Amino acid sequence: MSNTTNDSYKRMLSKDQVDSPSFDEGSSGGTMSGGGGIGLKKGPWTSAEDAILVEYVKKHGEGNWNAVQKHSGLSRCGKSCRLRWANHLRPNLKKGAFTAEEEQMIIELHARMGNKWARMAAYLPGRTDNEIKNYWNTRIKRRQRAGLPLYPSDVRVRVSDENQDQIMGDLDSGDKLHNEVLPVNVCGFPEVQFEAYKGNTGASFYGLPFLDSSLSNMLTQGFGSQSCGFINPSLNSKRLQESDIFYPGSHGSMNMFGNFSNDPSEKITQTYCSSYAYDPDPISKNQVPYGGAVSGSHCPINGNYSTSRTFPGTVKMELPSLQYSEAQYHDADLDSWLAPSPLQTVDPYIHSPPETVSMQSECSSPRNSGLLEDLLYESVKKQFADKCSNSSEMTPSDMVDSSALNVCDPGWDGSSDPTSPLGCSPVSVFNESTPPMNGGPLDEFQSSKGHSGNSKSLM
DNA sequence: AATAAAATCAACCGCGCGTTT
DNA sequence: TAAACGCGCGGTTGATTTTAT
Repeated sequence: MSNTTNDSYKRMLSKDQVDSPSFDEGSSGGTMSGGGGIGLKKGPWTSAEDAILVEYVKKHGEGNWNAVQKHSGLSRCGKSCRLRWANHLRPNLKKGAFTAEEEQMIIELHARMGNKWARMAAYLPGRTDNEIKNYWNTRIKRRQRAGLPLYPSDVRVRVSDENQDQIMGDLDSGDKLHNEVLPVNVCGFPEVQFEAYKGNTGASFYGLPFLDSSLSNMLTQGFGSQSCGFINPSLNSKRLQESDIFYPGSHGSMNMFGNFSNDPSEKITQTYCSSYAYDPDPISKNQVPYGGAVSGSHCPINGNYSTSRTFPGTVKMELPSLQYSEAQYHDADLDSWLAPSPLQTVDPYIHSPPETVSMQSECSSPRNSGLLEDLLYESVKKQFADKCSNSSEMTPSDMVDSSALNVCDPGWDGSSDPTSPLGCSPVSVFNESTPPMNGGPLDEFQSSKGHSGNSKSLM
């Protein structure tokens, strides 16, 4: 681990702590808070503080952060301690630039989740939500400034394709689509090319089975939820202890991807299976009945599992930019497309230089948000038209070619673009089987899912 | 070399949710 | 049942570093 907490630690030390200002003096930018806690220090942490916190966590474990101040004498509020630990001090943190794979993963995740940084972080071992958030925000700024859209075309294609089944399912089942989330204007997502991947260390990353047989389930859930717009208020925010996420195997209850073992999964299973309205892919559904129907199945992260469908409730329209509210995607769904992470097998410390990601675009989005909503809208229209005309099955590339995406993005041709990361259709790329990978925590996750018909299965 | 602008990063804040009392 | 508490998340801010002029 060349790029772990130690690095951040060093950086910290070099940055603000070489002279180790006394934290009780609030020097070096630190101030004593007047509000929440009397005499609580704010601002940058010192190495001394870090040491205290680390020591405390070693002794007492994570959690109970408000007790840190009492027991360790640290003049920091619990919140601050938790944050410091989570973002900088906990073991196995990976620091440094995001790898190309991670960047792509973030984009994919963001396309599906929106600004769910913590959840995204769960898919990027060693990365923190804050890191991802910062990365994304910078990226957004950069792209905004350049007048570019946020998502690479391949992501658009995948998500669009994934959306089809669910959307039509909702239509078929009489669900009223969420008009309010379906924008009237449609604009495409000009292509972003990730040239770094061309010469990448293998195609493992692209083996992500975004479109594998169970993927449709994922989107089914996601957009089914979106269509309903309901959130299960009781299960909405079950949060996963970070230790559970990042220290797979150390807990019996959950591994990195939320291996629920007991009641939660049962509850979730019932919730999901009973509320399942439409499944374009019953086979995979059987294989992965959403969130733990399979014994020991893994729910990514936090038991946010059954945020939707079951309980009518408030419509959460919180995402400023994206597609899925919390209720609109499903961690279990993400299981469907999240293959064993290449991050587990590719040296995570070979970082790509920032310039390796080259973003190109010919068309800018009129707005910075709702891009996939646009996509969804167009998908709905298209699919609906197809259904009405009884047309034969579309390929994703067909869909894209004929979709309004291309109206706004005439130059896009992901399926034939020779400069495409893999020299073939992004869809096909993501459709391909995941190379067998062994050894990472995700393997356990993967294998336990028991996707019998899925080439990514490691069984 | 100096300055400004942009990018990056760390940390804080407010809010919401779940649990405990 | 309601209030208090603890925790985590996402948004935002401010400091620092890097890059461009």
